[in-house]
Amino acid sequence: MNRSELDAVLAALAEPTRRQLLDLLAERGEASASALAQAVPVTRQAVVKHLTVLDGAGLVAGRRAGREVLYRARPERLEEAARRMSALAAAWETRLAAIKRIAES
Amino acid sequence: MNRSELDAVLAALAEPTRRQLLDLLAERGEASASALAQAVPVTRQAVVKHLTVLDGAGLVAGRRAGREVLYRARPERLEEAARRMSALAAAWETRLAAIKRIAES
DNA sequence: TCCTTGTGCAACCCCAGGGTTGCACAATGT
DNA sequence: ACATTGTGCAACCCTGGGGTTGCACAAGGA
Repeated sequence: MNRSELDAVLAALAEPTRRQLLDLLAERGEASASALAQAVPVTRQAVVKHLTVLDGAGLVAGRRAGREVLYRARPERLEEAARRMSALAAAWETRLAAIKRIAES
Repeated sequence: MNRSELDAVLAALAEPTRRQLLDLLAERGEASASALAQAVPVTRQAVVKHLTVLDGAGLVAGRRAGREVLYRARPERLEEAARRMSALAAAWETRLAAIKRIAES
């Protein structure tokens, strides 16, 4: 996962509706856009757009099943993004600690 | 850190310019809005807005020093957000695993 | 005192993107 | 064959928010 992919993940997660969709998918395992639209206060088309964004970020994957497309959540990607953020935080911490040390000497 | 605070963190991090500002603060330890504006392709006012958002998310803190306001990054908050995301991913994983088990039986 | 420099505030521009409607097409049930 | 239901696509609306300019005020330095 490179920098621009992390960008995509963060941007995708910044939307409340999208996080709600992810929660729904985590609950149900799999669901179609139409099914999700019934559980969310927006139209199916809006849901499709969100799923497209989530797919672009790798947070969701879809597969055709007959005439419908079933989506599932991908926790691995979320976990990966979380690890990246944690690593970044750790890097900042050491850096800031070093700056503080120098300032005090 | 409650749900709406996590919302704020994610929304704040969704902006490339804001992440850049965080990186700069992590590098320098402390910096004023005007100083940051010289390292970034936007005006000081835009930087101030971003810093306000970051402050609202708890990712940054400012203190007055004479006539200028110095900001510093707060890695703890980032770390906290990362942990929350990781926990969420774990919850999804167990849930999806359970669904899969049921489906196969 | 005057000049410089950093803030704060307000009005404004502009567009990305979240949301909608409308319609055409595909797959399933009866 | 026909009605039903789920997708896909395109045009469109509209608000949020990133960015700007302009100006007034505060705090140091000469």
